Amino acid sequence: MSVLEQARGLLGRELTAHGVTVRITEVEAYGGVTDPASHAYTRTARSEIMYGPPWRLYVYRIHGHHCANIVTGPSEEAAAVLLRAGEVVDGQELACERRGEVPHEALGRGPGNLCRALGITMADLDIDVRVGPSVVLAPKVDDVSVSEGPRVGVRRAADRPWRFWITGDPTVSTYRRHARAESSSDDG
DNA sequence: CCTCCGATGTGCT
DNA sequence: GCACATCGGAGGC
Repeated sequence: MSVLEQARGLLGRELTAHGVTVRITEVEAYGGVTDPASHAYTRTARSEIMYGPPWRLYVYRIHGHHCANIVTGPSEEAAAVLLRAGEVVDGQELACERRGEVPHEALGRGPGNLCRALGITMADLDIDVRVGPSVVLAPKVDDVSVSEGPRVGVRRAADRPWRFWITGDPTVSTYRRHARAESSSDDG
């Protein structure tokens, strides 16, 4: 299964971490070695986890925030799916403590905010989300209507429509193009 | 050691 | 639309 199919398949599934459960509403696919926007495009100590087994959690920091991905494999591709937004369905009180006074639909909006609501930090790096214990992905239950578009804020390969979200969901973040975005025809 | 810079978030114009 | 807080990763020297 391709990383694009993996990304679509994560939508609507529930993810539980540190006392809060969200329904995943928005994701982005990162194609690894063939994707200039992926951290795995250059193989370094940080991106090494994406060359490992699937279903592990890749947590990284950017601008002082945490972002979480699920590694999808196969290992030679080093692909992963970034978790961009989720609707809080359990542990709302805890999520509010972590996020402060924001509207319900904004608690898990944006990859940094989602990790904050879920309490995900570097301590959760390399967790197998099928097993846990700190981060657990539930099996798929419902079919959802999926929309797609370009990924948010990436400079390279900015036109690849590799962002997927549940159509019409109020928790999905708004699209923002990188100020110096390159088109995907400039990929390599 | 130092510089650049980003898969961000927030606030202001 | 734009600025900037904020900080570790990555690479140049």
